Amino acid sequence: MDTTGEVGSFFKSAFSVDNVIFGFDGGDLKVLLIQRGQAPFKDKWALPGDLVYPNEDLDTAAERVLEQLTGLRGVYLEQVKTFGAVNRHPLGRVITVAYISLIKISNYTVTAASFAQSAQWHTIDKVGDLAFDHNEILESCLRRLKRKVRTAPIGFELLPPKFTLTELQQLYDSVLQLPKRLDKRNFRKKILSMNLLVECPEMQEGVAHRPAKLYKFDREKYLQLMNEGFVFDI
Amino acid sequence: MDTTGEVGSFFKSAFSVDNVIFGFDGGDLKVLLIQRGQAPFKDKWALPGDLVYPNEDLDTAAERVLEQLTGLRGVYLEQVKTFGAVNRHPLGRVITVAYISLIKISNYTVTAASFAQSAQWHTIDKVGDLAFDHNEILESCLRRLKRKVRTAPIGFELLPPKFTLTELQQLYDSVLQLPKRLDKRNFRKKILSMNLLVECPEMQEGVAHRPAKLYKFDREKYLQLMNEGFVFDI
DNA sequence: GAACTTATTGTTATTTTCACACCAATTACC
DNA sequence: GGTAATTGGTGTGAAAATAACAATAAGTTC
Repeated sequence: MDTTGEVGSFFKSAFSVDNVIFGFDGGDLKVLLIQRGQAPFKDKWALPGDLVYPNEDLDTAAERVLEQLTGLRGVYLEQVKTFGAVNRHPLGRVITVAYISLIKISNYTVTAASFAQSAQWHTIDKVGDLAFDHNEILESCLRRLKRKVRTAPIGFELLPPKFTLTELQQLYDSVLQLPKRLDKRNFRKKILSMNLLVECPEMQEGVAHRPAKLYKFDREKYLQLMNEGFVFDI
Repeated sequence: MDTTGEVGSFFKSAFSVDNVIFGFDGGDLKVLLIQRGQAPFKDKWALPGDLVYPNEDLDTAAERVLEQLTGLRGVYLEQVKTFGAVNRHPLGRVITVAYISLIKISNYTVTAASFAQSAQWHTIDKVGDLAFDHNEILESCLRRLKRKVRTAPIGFELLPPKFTLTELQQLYDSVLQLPKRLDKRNFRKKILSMNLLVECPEMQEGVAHRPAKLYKFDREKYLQLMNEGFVFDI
């Protein structure tokens, strides 16, 4: 959220959106943060966000924030929770609607946005003190992600279109952070038995060991199964 | 939501809370609606709600709306989703934060609030056309309730402190509205095996058939089990 | 070709889920 | 006071899902 100046002088009350943008680099779950250039909380890391324009829907505002920062459109976006403590913003009454977005980290390039030079991926469990109530917002969104990734096929949003089963499992392991990692054989059996993955003809390349099969997520198939009452569950 | 007059004259943008108050009368899941006295949507049924005061937290506003209407305090309240379509309110830009509350219907008395004479319980699947986007809000909250009632022990909030297993099952049946009712024997086995219910010494009274045992929900026990990693699931 | 690294695959025991029917206790009515 | 009516309460077996577990295969590097 970056509301310096406007708040207090223009709105009696205002609403903003804040965007928890998740990415996965093959090892860790990451969140995209920006470093604030002005007071309040100058130099602190914060969630990207903005005031909602007078003629803008909430979802549209969240899409805009995401696109301005990453250049990406049409990505997964989900409203999570609204934060409205009276004093959460030092310059006035601003309630903020928190969104999760899930992007393929390789699609993101630092050069996409005007303020992108101050944006940076942070490993999820190494995020320090954030501006405003953004630590609380991040917590909420992470909890939501942990639940949702098990009950809807949204993990694929964080992976490239073609991925190996090991990559998929690593994704689940780093999102869920369970005391024990998932069992490799059981995980493969379960995910393949859903018939939501299609095998690609080509194989993984550029690795110094046996290359793995590549798979794609079959969204058509998922929608079809949904209609028949299928419930995704890992 | 009842914002006539203030909107447009006072706020450039405003936020409100709307409260989906659920109750259960032994047969059907119900929602408490009020009939609007003024334009817009005069005479239409609507969710109870109000603008959030400048120095009021969102949760506090939801509690206030609930208390003004029902006289009840300290009941279950959960934020669900925020609705912010540009034209959702005909008199100005108002985004609204939707809450669920669960109350014991027998605790509610029509006389509790000033505008209570226009409030009435409606069976959930006989709710007609509501004011604003309140049908959409109700849908969202009902979906949330259906999910949450299976994964957290919140069903008890809708029942009197002492209840029979049949009453509990009827509650689940009417909330979930599954194609088939739950199996009596399996339901009882499952709920009792959680060890969250304690048997009361007295029995059901005033029924023209074999009286059932009464049970209470043991909240202490639940919190203790939670800490040990127990997950409520029906 | 030997060492190294990751990919791939199946079995068994345990637990959970699901389907299913009869006797018990009380009231209402004759 | 007996009989009908109503709901309360209980157990078992089959099927499915879960969980625990290790050896071989296919590449790369040196």
